[in-house]
Amino acid sequence: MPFQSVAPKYVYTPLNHLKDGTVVNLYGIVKFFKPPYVSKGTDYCSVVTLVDPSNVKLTCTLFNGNLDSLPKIYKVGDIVRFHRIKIKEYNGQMQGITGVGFASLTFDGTVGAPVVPRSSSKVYTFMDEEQKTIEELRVWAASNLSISGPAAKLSGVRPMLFFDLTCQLVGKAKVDGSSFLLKVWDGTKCPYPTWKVPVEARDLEGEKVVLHQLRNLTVDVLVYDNHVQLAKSLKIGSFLRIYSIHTKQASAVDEDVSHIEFHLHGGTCYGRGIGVLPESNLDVKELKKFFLILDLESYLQRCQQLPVTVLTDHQDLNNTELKTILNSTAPQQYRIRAKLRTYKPQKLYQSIKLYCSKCNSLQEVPDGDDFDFILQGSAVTAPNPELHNTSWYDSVMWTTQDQKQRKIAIHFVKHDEMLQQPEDTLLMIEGGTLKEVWKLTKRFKCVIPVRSTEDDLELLDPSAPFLLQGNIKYYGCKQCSTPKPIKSLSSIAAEQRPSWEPTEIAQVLGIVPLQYVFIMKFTLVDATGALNVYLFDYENFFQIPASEILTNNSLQQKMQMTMNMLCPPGRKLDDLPWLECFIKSYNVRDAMTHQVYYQIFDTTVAEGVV
DNA sequence: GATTAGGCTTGG
Repeated sequence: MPFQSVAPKYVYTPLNHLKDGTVVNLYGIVKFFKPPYVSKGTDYCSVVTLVDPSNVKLTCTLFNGNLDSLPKIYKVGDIVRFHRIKIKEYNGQMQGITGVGFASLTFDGTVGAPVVPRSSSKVYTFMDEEQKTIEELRVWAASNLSISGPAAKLSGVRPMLFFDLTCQLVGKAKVDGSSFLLKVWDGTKCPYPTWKVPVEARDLEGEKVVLHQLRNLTVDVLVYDNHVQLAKSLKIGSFLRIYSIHTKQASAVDEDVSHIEFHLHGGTCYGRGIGVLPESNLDVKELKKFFLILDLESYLQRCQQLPVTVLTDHQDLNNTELKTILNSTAPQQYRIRAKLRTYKPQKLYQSIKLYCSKCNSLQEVPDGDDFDFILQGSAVTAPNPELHNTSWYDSVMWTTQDQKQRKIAIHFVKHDEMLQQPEDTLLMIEGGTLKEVWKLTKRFKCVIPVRSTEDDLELLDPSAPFLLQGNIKYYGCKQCSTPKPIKSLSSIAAEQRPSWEPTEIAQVLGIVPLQYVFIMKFTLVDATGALNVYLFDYENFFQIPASEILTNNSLQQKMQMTMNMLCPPGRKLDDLPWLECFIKSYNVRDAMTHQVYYQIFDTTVAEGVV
């Protein structure tokens, strides 16, 4: 009889036909996976959830003492072929588990990509028929599944997210028993200041020259617990995908260095883990291509040269050296390119002031105690019942139960003779405490603290806010305001759709409102000299409204981070970034003195470097 | 030869 080589004919079971206690062959598209990690037993473990055109899911728990014998899955959407997988019922659901003779092939799930199997065994069958199956599954997945993994480049990271990072390992170091440091890069620059984990120089593994050269492009990833063992075994220079990295924003505002931290927390939730990518991987090829064309010297220089602030206008102007500006008469306007050597105030919340655009005066933002004191003082005057329930507001009054027997009145302003929804309502309060006023601002659109006179309600002391909206207290200028009777408000209440804009409320009440501004002094330097320049900004420069910064922690952190980008702490002048600014000079004269001042205009913080 | 894990984020 002539020798015949017959490839075994495999039968593949759709995921909706799986039965407890069987051993089957199957195809599936990866919907979720945990890259192989060291289990608590003797093997590596990988958990893989598949789906197929029957729309049934199957979670498989795969074990093997040999890393290479587990499926080489790199991303959600990959397609796998499993041979001889055991099906068991667990918690009322079918579950796949490795058994004797388990073998797998993995394919890229992209429609049109070459169909190249990644095998977990040396010998396998793969023919035209299988090729066709893969292509059909790709097409089905493309139109029936939404697979967009959380990938990101370092240039695109934001604080507080989880994402998968494809990168190259540049350095590694032990930190302590439960954590390990990986220094990685992906060729792009993280726009935020990043955390540098302190380690002993002798513990840091990696090419010294490369580590130094890439010092501003690498980020420190701290991996914990179960990931430490695998991290230790990684080879410098290898390409990695770190799954579900967490970008954490350093929380302490008063810390002088706020930054982004990269953590790979312990455990394997959400597929947290580290995978080594082979050189043949498409994403790796992409990265290597990018690294190759990257002329590192000039690239690093360019990163250094790109300004961290940019002009919003006057692009056509040429730069002027600081020395020239210092030797010129005012007023004039200039475009400059300089470095921020230092700035004041260093405590950023101190940069917030109140500004009157009518009399040009500046003042400190009063603190809560001042307001509390004024409220206490006004609570002495009892609400006048004759002023309650008018044509344009409804009133309620009660007396507190404590021994103070304080009388509180709230007047709800009506619209069209009707009360509005709380979130649209303006109310006036008499006799409330600071805490009570704050509580009301949470529920109602506007709160105006008032007190009774004989014939109308009136605003409190001019140093108290005339209006509270959301988190913001609005103040009026003492010099410029001439308060009008409260009943002037009824004209807004009668409008078709009262918007309760603070400026409009101020106007009818005869108040000239103060505006929240950032005032800072920048000391800018270039090769020719140094110049003190004022920043006076409502929100254009930082892209943060000055009015919100005092009551918003995360905005304060954002501002601190921005300042750290413009003027990174602890750097030499050479390593400071460039700022591109538009400034104008102006004269300030009085009887005795004449001085030239400089102010930043039409300049904003750049979106991100690179 | 059994065990491992059996998806579902944030502490350091």
